[in-house]
Amino acid sequence: MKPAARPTYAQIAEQAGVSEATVSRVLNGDDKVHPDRAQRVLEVVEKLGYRKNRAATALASGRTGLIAIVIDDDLSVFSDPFWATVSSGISRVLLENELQTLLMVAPMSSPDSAVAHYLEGGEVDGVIFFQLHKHALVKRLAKQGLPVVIAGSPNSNSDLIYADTDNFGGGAQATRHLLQAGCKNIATITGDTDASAGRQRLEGYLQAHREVGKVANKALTAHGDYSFESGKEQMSTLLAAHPEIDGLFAANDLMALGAIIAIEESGRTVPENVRVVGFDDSVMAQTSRPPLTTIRQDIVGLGAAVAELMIALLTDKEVEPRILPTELVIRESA
Amino acid sequence: MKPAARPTYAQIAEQAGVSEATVSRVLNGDDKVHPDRAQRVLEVVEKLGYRKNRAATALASGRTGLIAIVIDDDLSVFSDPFWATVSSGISRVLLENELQTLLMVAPMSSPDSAVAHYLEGGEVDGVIFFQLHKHALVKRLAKQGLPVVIAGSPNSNSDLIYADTDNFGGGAQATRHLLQAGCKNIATITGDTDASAGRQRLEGYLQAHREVGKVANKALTAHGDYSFESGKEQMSTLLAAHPEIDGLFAANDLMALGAIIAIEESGRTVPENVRVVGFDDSVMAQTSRPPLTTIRQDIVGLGAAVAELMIALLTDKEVEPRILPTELVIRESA
DNA sequence: CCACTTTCTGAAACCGATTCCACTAAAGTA
DNA sequence: TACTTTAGTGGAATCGGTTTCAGAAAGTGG
Repeated sequence: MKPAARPTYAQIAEQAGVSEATVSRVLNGDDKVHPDRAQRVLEVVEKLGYRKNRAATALASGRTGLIAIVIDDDLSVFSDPFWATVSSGISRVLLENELQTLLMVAPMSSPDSAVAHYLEGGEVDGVIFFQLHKHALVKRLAKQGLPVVIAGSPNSNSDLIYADTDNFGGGAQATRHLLQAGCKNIATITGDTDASAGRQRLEGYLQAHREVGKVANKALTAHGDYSFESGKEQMSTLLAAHPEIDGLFAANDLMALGAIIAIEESGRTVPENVRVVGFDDSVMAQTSRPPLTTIRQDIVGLGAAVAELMIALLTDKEVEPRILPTELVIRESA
Repeated sequence: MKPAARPTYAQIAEQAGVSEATVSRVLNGDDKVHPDRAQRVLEVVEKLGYRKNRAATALASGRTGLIAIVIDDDLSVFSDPFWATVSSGISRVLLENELQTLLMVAPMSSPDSAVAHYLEGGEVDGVIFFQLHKHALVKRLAKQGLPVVIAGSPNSNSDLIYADTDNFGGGAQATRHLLQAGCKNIATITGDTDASAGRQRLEGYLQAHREVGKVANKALTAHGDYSFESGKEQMSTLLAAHPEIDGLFAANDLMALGAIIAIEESGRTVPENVRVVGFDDSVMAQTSRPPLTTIRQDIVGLGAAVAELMIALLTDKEVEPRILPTELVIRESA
């Protein structure tokens, strides 16, 4: 009925016969409080169903219990479930650690946006960025001592903490599979090689060739932008110039699907004439025809890893970047 | 270099030669303050680049400036970009209104979960639920006077405020398109008809038949669960029992794609023998073969609408549920 | 010119925790 | 026994705004 005024330290202190200071000590686990009194306090807390007022805690301690996830508006939040899945993984782990997830979707064009002000205003205990490493803001925040974790890996060797899928390993895995299937002329369509994910997948492709004593033919590397269209276009160009192509590693599923269209339009079939491997294991990989052989990433796991890194940072633990393994999922396209 | 202690009311008050109370009045737009002094205060605020401390504001006013988005863990956050897109739309609009978005992804099985406690603890100014209307928690919160908005429409005619796509209209649009193309025996594969979206799409399908003086053959309605697999299975069953089928309205794209597989496996082709229309206009609709004719929803717009409803609730404005129009996107499958 | 509103203002209490600091009592040291 | 530590505690200040309330200043009416 009535909003049932929530209990405060005052009431707990009174009922337990101790001071508010002691209540605070007990509830924050910290200091040494006599076990008996601690016990008494905990009982009262339990009885009253007490829960701290977050705002008061934040004001007094300076810690807000909020972790921001910053997503650039331009990112493909709209078509690609990837980031959403990572976010849900993050949110779940943070929740288990009594931290709340603040979702900020905004254009990050200027380093002086409202979001930037907000983050610099000490309103959050930490910030998780998706992919945005080159951004000046990221470095500025990190330099200010605010815990920052990147989902995806940084371009340069900065000191930023990050978690990412093993893009290099995945690229190699995919390419090895094609090589083992007997492909002699394996092409690749890269994603944005300005970003590390794209570059690393390409590196993996090159590495797999090296492992078997070959050198990948540079002419068989085309650059896409992760879109369906770009996959289709690049593949059709590649095939025209190099009809001998018998395998393709595309840096994501969407481009792989586009490429398959191009391959079939050229009168060839998948996988008989050209074997195709994608990357991501998105829904489309399962629903396409033929179903796509691809590299699966543990996306929820990536989110969890990011959250764990953040928590470690907050508790001043030793922290090292984390790389998550990938898995080859064999379907019909290769 | 130094953390540059943020300015407080104390400093503003001093520099502007007024009291803190006056500063507060000016900054909250409320009371009547003499224009001259207000002007002075604003100048100082501007000069110092002052920004309110959120925790202090929350503690003193009881308003946190946080809106929670609660997503049930079970929901298909993982494969379907739908909810992510809605969230981003919400977040953007809230941000523009100086509200922050709290993302809570958690199993909502019990109405007494940690999340429930949190929401009832007065730590947020409002809650947005995705789809979860039947849940007791939703009603409890609403009854407690906490502003609640639903993304998606409620099952029963509760008083809950919501925004949703015009599922009924979309279903009718899709079916009309098939009828106009000359289909005589149009089947439909529904989604979860326990949820309103699924039911309404089915209603639309029936309505379109009525409009042209026909009655949809009940035997041509099959029930799926929005998954690719269910689309495939249901379609293959339908075709076996009713080879005369020449059109299909699937309640989402994924099932439509599954159905197409079944259709082709039965030796028929799309759209020559069976025309297929999906719902959602997801990425898959564009990349599938043949590209899928489908019903597009304005997902970002839905998010924005939800956010606007929340803001209206917070400002005690008149609020009515919002239904967003759909659009027929004609591709090759019908 | 005086009583009476209306408009503005600042002092101070308050929101609910955290934390510094002084202080007591018990324990350890010589 | 006298004296220094150490563990445990509570009082009170503090975080940075919001809001109540009493009263000063300015405006009205007669």
